[in-house]
Amino acid sequence: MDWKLDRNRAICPQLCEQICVAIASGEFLAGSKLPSVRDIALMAGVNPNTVQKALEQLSSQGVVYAERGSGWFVSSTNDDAKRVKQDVIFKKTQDYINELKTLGLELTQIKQYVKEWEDK
Amino acid sequence: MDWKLDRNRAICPQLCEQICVAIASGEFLAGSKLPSVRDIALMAGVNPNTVQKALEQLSSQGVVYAERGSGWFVSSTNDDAKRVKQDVIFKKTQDYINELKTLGLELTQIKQYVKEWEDK
DNA sequence: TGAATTGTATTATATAGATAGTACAGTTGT
DNA sequence: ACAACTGTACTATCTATATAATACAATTCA
Repeated sequence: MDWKLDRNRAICPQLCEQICVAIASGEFLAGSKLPSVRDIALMAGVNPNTVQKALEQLSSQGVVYAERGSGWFVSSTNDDAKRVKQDVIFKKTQDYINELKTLGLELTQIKQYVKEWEDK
Repeated sequence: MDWKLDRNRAICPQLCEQICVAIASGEFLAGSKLPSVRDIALMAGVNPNTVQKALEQLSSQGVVYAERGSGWFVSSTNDDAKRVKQDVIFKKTQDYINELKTLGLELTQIKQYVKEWEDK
């Protein structure tokens, strides 16, 4: 698990996203134990409080659950992780398209722009 | 000029974008005078300080210029406004694609996802 | 001339987000 | 039992952003 954090965006949702993706892809197996809050914080180079908050949010979405004193665990299936990941993709796309529309672009133009996109 | 502000994003860059787009599209004519800082603030429902900051940023990009005591004016051509608008579209697209890549998607998948997008 | 309008500057306040440090309580493993 | 780990809670601090309220200086205009 490598942590790619964009310091220009809020850290907490990025942690949620990346943990979620790792679970959805099977990198963190269903039912298995996650690294401790402090270890994740060390690896990701962020504050333990931020990790704790991210896990609590994922917990409220059914992706993980906590056992006090023992650790954080992936839920018995990764269905919720997959759903949350799809929701994130949907919302990012919706936000992106809406922002470009606010700049006066039509959906058709946006689609064309993305279609012609090449990595730079 | 109608101001569409998303309260979940920083106000200042949104003001920059919308003023820039209005200039690029000719809604604000090259060389003409903009509404006063206070009027824009009233219309957009934001703080005059935020408008001032946005105009100063656009000024540093050559889009507008100030005459103390007189007002803010659109530059003699809207070339800079058009350029800045294109830069904004480019950056938003780049950010969007990079964020989805961080979630493990390939450029091909992203293009396909956008291609199939329908407004909801 | 003088009032009104302009840009500009300053100080204070509020909020969200992240960090730092500490403490405590439950679990694990020797 | 005890040490070392867990999650959890709390307070404090820092930063960025936006707001609020003034104040002042330059221009405009009747």
